[in-house]
Amino acid sequence: MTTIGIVEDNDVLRNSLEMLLQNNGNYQVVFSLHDARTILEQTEIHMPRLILMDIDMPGINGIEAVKLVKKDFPAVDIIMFTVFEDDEKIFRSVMAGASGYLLKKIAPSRLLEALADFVQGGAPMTGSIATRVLEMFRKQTKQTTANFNLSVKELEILTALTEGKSFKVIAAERFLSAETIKSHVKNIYVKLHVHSKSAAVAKAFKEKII
Amino acid sequence: MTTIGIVEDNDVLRNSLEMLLQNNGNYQVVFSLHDARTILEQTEIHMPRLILMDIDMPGINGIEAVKLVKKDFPAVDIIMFTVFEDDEKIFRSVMAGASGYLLKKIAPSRLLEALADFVQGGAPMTGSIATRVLEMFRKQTKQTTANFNLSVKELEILTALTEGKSFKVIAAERFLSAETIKSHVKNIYVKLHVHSKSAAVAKAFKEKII
DNA sequence: AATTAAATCCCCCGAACAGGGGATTATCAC
DNA sequence: GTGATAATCCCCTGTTCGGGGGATTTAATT
Repeated sequence: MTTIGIVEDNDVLRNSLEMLLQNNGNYQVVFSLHDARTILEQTEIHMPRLILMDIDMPGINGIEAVKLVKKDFPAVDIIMFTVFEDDEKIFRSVMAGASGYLLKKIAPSRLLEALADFVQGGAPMTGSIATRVLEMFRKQTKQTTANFNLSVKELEILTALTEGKSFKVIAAERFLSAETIKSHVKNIYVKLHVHSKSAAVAKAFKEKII
Repeated sequence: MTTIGIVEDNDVLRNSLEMLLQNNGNYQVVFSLHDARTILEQTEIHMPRLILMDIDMPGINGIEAVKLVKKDFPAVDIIMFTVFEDDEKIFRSVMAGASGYLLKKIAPSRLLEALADFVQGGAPMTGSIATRVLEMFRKQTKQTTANFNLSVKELEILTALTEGKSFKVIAAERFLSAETIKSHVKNIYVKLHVHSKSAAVAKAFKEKII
């Protein structure tokens, strides 16, 4: 028996969900809320295995509710159940700590399948959501293509610059003259097309060179 | 009819896959390769809708093969089909451009389901893979908690610094005296516990303030 | 009414940096 | 063996920065 909580402001949908889950026999609905105001109390009392959470609700919205619950009860898993399939909502839900993301247009049988899958240790999400997550992941983690032909030594020095060190300090660390570091830095500037330490550091981060 | 290519070095498995897909009636296997050496030629000739790609293969490995195909034929979708479920392999596959990631331990019927789901526009992945992707996504995108109590103006100026601008330029841009900018920057240094432009810029990026 | 904080500006001084010019040595490619 | 490149160092000059003092105005908080 998997204990489950529901938070959904649409009464008709909430009751349907409750019936669907209860009748399935594998779930016990331990709370069923119209809004998220009492979510912390209810979670503390019933400690459900998972919570089905709507996003658009009066009062506290679903994403805020996820943050609240995850902060106090990180073991409770939350699955978003919503009509929104825009990247922004998905992104913020995942960041808030949601373990899954299902669209309301899902067929009841598929919903039960997805939940069963989740209890087995997987993240439930429709294919279209998974695609979006993959794409966001890809974008967020874009690697640099150009390395600006920096030599090994230049890269080391650039890294030292990103640690906020002065030429003098960098020179002392590797037993070189400050003038040597200065020469290297000049070359770095040419290669990166910048004209100052801070600009070089900024470019190093923006282009993910370091 | 969905055209599909298979790249898998295990002959028994490859033949089984071929039979499974052909017998289903919805797929036409247009090529079935033991390794990825001729993948570009085969893809060019047959232009399959999707490719099922093993990772561990003699010669070119599956992830490299994904990069090759995606570079020349970005429209062809590739689904990894592998025994590996470590984060590293998943991560590199997604980055290479794979549209899905299925584990070989999947049941044949589920495989057909996942592929059907994919053709409908979704990413096929088992729940456990989806969980991993979500977690990696969360980690990669960790936000900063502390904002170091920077005021709005200070944040603006810090952002300008990350563009490599000098005090003079920043001042000119907003019709202020360079001394004003200097004062603000002094305060920024105190709040960030740094003592130079480049260190401030570095901290701004590292702490994801900007 | 008094206090605080933010934003604006000013001066001084020494240190650090930017850009320009060099020089030498060593290694590697052609 | 000539040329190119990387790495090491030097000098000079002017600019920018960093840290230390200030000051005034405005808005908000108490």
